[in-house]
Amino acid sequence: MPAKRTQSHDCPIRDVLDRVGDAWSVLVIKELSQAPCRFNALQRVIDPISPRMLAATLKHLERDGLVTRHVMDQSPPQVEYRLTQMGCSLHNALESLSDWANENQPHVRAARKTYDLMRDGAG
Amino acid sequence: MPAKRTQSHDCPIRDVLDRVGDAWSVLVIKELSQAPCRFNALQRVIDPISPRMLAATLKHLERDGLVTRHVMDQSPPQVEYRLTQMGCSLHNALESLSDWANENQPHVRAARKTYDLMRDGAG
DNA sequence: CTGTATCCATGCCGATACTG
DNA sequence: CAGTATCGGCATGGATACAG
Repeated sequence: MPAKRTQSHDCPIRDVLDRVGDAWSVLVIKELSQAPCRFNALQRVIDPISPRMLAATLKHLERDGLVTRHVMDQSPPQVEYRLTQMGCSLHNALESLSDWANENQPHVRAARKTYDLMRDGAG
Repeated sequence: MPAKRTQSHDCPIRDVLDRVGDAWSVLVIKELSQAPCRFNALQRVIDPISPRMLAATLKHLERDGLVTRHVMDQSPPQVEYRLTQMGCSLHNALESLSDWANENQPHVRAARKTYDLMRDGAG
């Protein structure tokens, strides 16, 4: 269950990607980086995520020490998730990727357009 | 074929991850960042990658303008793949992730161990 | 509210064989 | 050498119902 994926290839980047390369992890991290958040709130914000996947993602992140789970016993029950310091640092590291994306998205789009036209037009 | 995945959530990081979050892309990028390389050579280095996946990955990266494909006509035919400038810049951006991984891998491992013990021991 | 258990469709990807 | 076409197993993950 811990996720298997590529292993081998002692590439550290791949190691991170095995952790946050899935569809939802970074969205959760991004959200929690702004403020602690409860389960339902997360589900609403991230939107089309199913409870199953949100629970799995949070568990995964918690296991890796990136988020912590705080149960405030009261009724109705509330559970708050927070980014750990390490989670914060990961979020920071992801920022540079974010920056890259913001800078290069137009170029990538343009490249795709060209590529698709070539492929479409000239077989 | 362009890859669908998460879309929505105008998160730029997710956009990059849709591009390089798969198992092989970063390995190819990493390899090409050191030197241009031919198809077969790539396959040998990255090892357990099938021709199918390598071709798909390269095509994907080429489409996004991250690598270029150079055919040197001679026999036997040779095709060389190179990282574009944009590909290089992406590789640089990935470095910070790599750094993060190197710094935090021990902590992550420790966190996992603890988590698994808790879960195993105390149900 | 905070999850978990079950079922099932989808699609990814490895293996393989084949083409130019 | 540099790929493409086809097939099939298997994991991923959505929908849903339900439990504490």
